[in-house]
Amino acid sequence: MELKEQFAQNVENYLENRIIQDKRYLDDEQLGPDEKACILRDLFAANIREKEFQKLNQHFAPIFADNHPFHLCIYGKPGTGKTVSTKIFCEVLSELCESKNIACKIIQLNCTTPKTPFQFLNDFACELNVSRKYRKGVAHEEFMNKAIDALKEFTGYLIVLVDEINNIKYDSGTIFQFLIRRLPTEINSKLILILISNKLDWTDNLDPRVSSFFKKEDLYFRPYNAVDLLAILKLRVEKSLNKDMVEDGVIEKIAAYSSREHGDARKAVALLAKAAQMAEEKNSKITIDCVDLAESAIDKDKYIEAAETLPRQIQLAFLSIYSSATISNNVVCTGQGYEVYQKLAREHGVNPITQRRYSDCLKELDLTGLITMRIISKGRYGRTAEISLPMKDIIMNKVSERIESSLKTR
DNA sequence: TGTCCACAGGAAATACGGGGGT
DNA sequence: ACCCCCGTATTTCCTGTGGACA
Repeated sequence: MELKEQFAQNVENYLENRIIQDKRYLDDEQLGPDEKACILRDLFAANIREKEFQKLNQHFAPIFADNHPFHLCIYGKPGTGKTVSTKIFCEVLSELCESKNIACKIIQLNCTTPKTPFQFLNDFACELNVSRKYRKGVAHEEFMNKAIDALKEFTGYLIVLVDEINNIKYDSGTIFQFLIRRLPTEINSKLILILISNKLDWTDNLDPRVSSFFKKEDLYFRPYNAVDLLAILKLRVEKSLNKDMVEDGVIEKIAAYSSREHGDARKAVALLAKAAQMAEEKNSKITIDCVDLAESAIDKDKYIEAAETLPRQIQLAFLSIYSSATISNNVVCTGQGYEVYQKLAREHGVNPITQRRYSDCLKELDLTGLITMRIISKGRYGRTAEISLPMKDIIMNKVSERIESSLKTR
C-alpha cells in the first residue's frame, strides 16, 4: 500500500514537473496528416509561406478555366516546408476539383532515399496499381508501358508530384525522357509535373532534346529567417511543452542559431526537442546552456548515425583513413589509405575492392562530411588526393568505435 | 624545357543475381 | 532445371595532368 502511494506521488510529481507534454509535436514523423495540416494553417496565420501558397494557387488556377498550366519546379533548402506545403496544396486542389466536377488525378512519388531509375519506375507503376515491387530483372520499358496503359483511358488532369527528384542515381536522363517527352504524348490526360528539389541546378545537365520540351515555371522557397523560426518554435512550444519550464531567451536563441546556420525548421525543432529532453533528464528548466549542450549532442549524433548506416566497404574505407591518419599527422593520400584498407578488409574477411572503386568510396565519404579530400599535385612525386579528418578526435573516436562494432555484427 | 610520378577519373567490359519463360 | 534478359555494381583499361626536379 505504501509503495503504491509512493508511486502515485512520483507520478504526480512527474506530471507536474515534466517539460514535454506531447512529444509528437516535436517530431513530424509522428504526426498524422490532420495535425500537420493544423500546424500549417497556424503557420499561414502567422504569415509564413503565404506567398508560396499564393503562387501555387495562381499556377493551378487555370485548371478551372480549362487551361493547361505548365509544369512546376519547386526549389528550396531542406526543411523549408516544400514538401508539406505542396502536399497540403494538392489535397486542397483535389477537393476543389471534385466539388467543381473536374477530373483530376494526383500521383505522389518520393525519392527521399536515393533511387535508381529502375526503382523509380517500379514505384510509379505500383502507385498506379499495375505492378508489384521488384528488386531486379525487369526492363525499364516494361514499367513504362504498364504505366502508360494504366493511364490511357484517363482524360482529366494528371498531376505527378515527385519529391526530391535530384535524388535519382545513375542515369536520371531516362526518367526525364519518360516524364517530360514520352508520357505526355502517349496518354490522353493533361499532364502537370510538380518536381521538388533541394538543388537549384539539377536541370543543368538535362538532355537538350528533353529540356526544350520542358515548359516550366519555378517556385523558390526561401530559407526561414529568425522571425519565421521564432513563430514556428512558439507554435511547437505551445503544443508540446510546459511553458513554465522554458526560460526566457531559449527559443530566441534557437531561432537565431538556426537561421544563421541553415534556416531549416526541422532542425530547429529537433534542437528544441533535444534541449527539452536534456533538461528533463537533469530535472531542470530548459536553459540557454541546455541549448548549447543539445547543439553539440546533435552534431555528434548526426555523424555517428551516418557512419553506422554506411555500406560495409565504405565503413572499411573510413577506418583505413582513420587509422592511418592518426599515425601520420592527419594527412593521408589515396595510395597509403588503400594499402591499409586491403589489410583491414582481409582481417574482416571481406574481399577487397579495387583502387578505382576505393577512390569512389572516399568521394562518398567526402560527401557525408566524415572526411575531406582535395586533389593536389606533389610535382614529380605525383598527383593524389590529400585526405584529412575534419572533426575533433573525440567525435572521430566514437565514430570509428561504432563502425567497428557494427562491422562485427554483420 | 621536357620528364615523370601517382594517382584522378572517364569509358568499356564484365560480373552478379533476380526475374520470366520453357 | 535451365537459359536468356535485365539493371546495377564493380573491374579493367586507359588517357590526362600539375608541378618538382634534372
